[in-house]
Amino acid sequence: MLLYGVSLAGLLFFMRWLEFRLLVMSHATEIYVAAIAVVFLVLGIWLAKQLTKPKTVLVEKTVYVSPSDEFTRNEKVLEELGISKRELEVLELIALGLSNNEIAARLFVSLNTVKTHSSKLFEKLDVNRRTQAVEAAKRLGIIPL
Amino acid sequence: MLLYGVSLAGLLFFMRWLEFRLLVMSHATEIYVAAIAVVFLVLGIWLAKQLTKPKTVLVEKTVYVSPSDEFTRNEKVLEELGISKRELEVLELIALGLSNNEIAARLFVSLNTVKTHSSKLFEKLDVNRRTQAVEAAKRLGIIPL
DNA sequence: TTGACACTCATACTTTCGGGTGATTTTCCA
DNA sequence: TGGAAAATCACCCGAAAGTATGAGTGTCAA
Repeated sequence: MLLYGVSLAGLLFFMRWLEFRLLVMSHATEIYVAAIAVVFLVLGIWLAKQLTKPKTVLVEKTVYVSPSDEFTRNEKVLEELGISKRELEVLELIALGLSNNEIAARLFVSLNTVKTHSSKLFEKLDVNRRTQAVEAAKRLGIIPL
Repeated sequence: MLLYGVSLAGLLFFMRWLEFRLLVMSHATEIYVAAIAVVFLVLGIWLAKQLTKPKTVLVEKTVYVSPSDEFTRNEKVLEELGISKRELEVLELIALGLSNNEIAARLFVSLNTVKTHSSKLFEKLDVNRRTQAVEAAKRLGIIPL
């Protein structure tokens, strides 16, 4: 069975080859020219690849990394000083230059609450004024520079 | 003379052309094949040039803008906003978290003078509070981040 | 020399900030 | 489930900050 299949395949292949020979005989010139063309085409491509320097385009991209981009809050300091989430929020808004009233409006709390938070904040940061608080917080890595 | 030269050159060219015709006649096949070869060689080179993608190498040049870098004041903005020397001094001290009284003491002027300077400063920076002034100034490159 | 501008200072007033104290509610963890 | 911590709010008071207005001085350039 296997032998039969193989022999059949071989026969078929042989017949194809004969057919091919005939084709070559009758169109000898065309085949020849085509072969020449293909060979030199490939040669041309190869030559080009060999001779031309590798086309490397150096794109220099200047990336400015500002400290604010890669700011990671210093949680340790926050914990050490015992600064709560809400106090931190107030601190951030203070750093943005908002007044206590504006902060109160933004956080949906009363002015007195904001004052309480900021007071405790100043105490923990060991400062007396909001501007100093911002300074200290930036220095300690609590808020972005 | 000129005419003589031109005609001589023409004659020479004509003889050359005749010679070339003869060559073509006698070696027609070789010439044809060579032409094919040359054409496809060139085509191959051209193809290779067209098809090879430029190898782009992206070189990222990272520039860290750290606070330690020396600060260059944006004089242009200063001039545009019409901020005077004294006002700038006050602004810097405000940014340090000093109170108006402390600023007055440091600059050897009265509290009222400091208030006047800061008021004009706020007006020029289009802000209402010292904290906002610091924010704006840092953003505009008037004082170091 | 005159006008523009920066710097200085003052008075009066309003608003905001900060400290102090106390209280209630909410959240969360042991 | 009780209590500590956080968050909320209130009232008072003085200090600081900011606004408005006016004015005196010095400098510098047109």
